[in-house]
Amino acid sequence: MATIYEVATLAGVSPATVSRVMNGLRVSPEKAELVRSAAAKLKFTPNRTARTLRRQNSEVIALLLPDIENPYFTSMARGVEDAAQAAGFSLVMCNTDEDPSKEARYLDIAVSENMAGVIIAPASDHTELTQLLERGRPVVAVDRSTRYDVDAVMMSNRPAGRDAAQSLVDSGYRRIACITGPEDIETAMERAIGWRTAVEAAGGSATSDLLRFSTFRVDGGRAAMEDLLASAEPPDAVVATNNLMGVGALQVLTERGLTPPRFGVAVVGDLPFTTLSPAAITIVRLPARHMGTTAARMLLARIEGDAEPAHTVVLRNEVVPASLISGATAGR
Amino acid sequence: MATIYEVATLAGVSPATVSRVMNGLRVSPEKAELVRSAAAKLKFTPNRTARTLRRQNSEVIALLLPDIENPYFTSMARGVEDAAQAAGFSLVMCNTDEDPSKEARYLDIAVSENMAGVIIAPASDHTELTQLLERGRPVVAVDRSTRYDVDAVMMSNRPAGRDAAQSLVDSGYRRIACITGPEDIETAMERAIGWRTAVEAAGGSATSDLLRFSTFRVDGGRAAMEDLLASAEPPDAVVATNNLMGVGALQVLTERGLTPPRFGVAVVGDLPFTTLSPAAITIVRLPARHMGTTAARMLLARIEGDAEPAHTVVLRNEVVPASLISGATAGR
DNA sequence: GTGAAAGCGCTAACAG
DNA sequence: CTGTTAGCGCTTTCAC
Repeated sequence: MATIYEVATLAGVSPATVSRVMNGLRVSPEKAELVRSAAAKLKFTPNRTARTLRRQNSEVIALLLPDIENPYFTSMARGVEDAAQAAGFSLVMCNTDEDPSKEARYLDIAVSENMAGVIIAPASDHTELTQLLERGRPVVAVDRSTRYDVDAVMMSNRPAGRDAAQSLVDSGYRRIACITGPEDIETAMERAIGWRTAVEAAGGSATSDLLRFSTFRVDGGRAAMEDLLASAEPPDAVVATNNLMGVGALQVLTERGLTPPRFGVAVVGDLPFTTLSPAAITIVRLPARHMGTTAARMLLARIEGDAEPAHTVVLRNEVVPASLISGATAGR
Repeated sequence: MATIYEVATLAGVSPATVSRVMNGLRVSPEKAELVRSAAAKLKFTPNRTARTLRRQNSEVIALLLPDIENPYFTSMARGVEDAAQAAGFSLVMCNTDEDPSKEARYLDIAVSENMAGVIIAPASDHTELTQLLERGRPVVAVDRSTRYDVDAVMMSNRPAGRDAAQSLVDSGYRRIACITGPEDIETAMERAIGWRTAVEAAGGSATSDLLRFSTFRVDGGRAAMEDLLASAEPPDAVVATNNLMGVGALQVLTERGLTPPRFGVAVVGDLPFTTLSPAAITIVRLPARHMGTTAARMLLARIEGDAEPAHTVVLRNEVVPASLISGATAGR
């Protein structure tokens, strides 16, 4: 592992000159060439650890996600990555698994590795960002907000829940249930509130017997759906407030022959790998990838020194009503 | 950002003692307590960059994946993460996007960040691991092999392709096509060979007009399926050699009303987020998560100093024939 | 334009 | 058991 000193010796210059060449600072063309060929001969790769220690700043940004297995988040990750790469930053992803302690650990690493910035979908509303912020590291919250004054990119959660429920109302369903995520997760609550708003505005019932809290995963959706169907007065339609719960609910319904439109289904979030085609399902699309690129751009601007007051960007959802879905659009 | 020196001063000890306390080395209980409370007071977090520079070794391992949006790989990632966390290592994931240059960049980072080890599903068979290996960093290949003498964990690719095709043969299909990934990706070729073996053993035709190479993605599966259906003598069944291609193929078939079992479908890889239930599809399950934990354990052993000759573990697939699939099992 | 030298924060001999 | 000291490899004033 060649160091800058070995390159310097071989090139007959000082280490400082090697450093300058590696960083594109002004150096005489001859010496620059000398350095470059010496570096090539020694297969020299600058040691980022040393550089980071010296500069107090690395060129990698971290993305902390609560569930790496959820396509919603990986799609967002792609967005972040594209923007980061374009700006010369590398992206490392960490799975917090909705676990505040795992999350704290990764935040710690981000701090102590001097990472340039962090984009985080917080695992809880108690997420501790002080360390990062005190050290002047920019942070952008995605999907869920924090109690700090940092930039954020959110989905229009209430409208999304409302739109989902409204499309079911419009289709004539009478008892519209809602399956949502944990009560302490903002997106879960907000989308549920949207559901309630639409249902009540239509004169329907949005009482707690039609609302289920569960995990934001497939099994959570399954359990909640089964529970709803087993209730005294079962619903005739359901809003699932995230993609995976939607999948779980649909699985249960399909197993029981209650395929849409016999039973109304509206899902908040895309169903990227579904194989059902002209299905009678309403999808409220969430621009996850766009959320990623937006967040990355905001973070990069902060890294470049942008000192504007923090602001929150809310991304609008897009409704794809049941009738319009086709296999082709469900594909992407 | 407090340093070890400030903690030392506040505690009235030397920096070395602080370091010893932070690393669990033998220190008198009184001083240890002094240090601990000083550290707490200053909210001291050890600087990993400095530690890594000094130790020439960090406590994070890298996982390089060709497609972070593919559930097969994220499932593997979960496996790696579980094992890594259990051993006190943190995991950072990088998306190489099947792009050798992106991959090279992340490998470079792994080297120059002194990461403890790397698990990689190589983007190409020309992936350059020399730098890592020269520095003594352990590497484990997953899913695809490399031209280096490193540990590896593979799926039983030919058997998987063969089992998929065989199940279609057993169901009585006559013209069984195969949709597979890029020719330069090992898993794509191997599974296709497995398909050919089974089809030919059954006296069928496995000529190139029944074989399509495409990307290992949903759109790749769609394109290939459409192409096959448009051919002069269309097949009556198809083997998709990965999960996403399977989804794409199923979408096209569903759109055209050719739902299984009217058209035979066998997919290599799980369909985690599918909503079709008692579907007549054969799934050849690939233990992705298990692959992840196995690879992580092998890597960790190397990090601990294991110097055995490199070896390759091949994980056996599991066939779930069409008739047995139900919504319940498709769920997980 | 270029070199010498001082550190970034930590760990690991080496003494004591 | 504990302090002193010398770097890990790089960047960056500060002189020349």
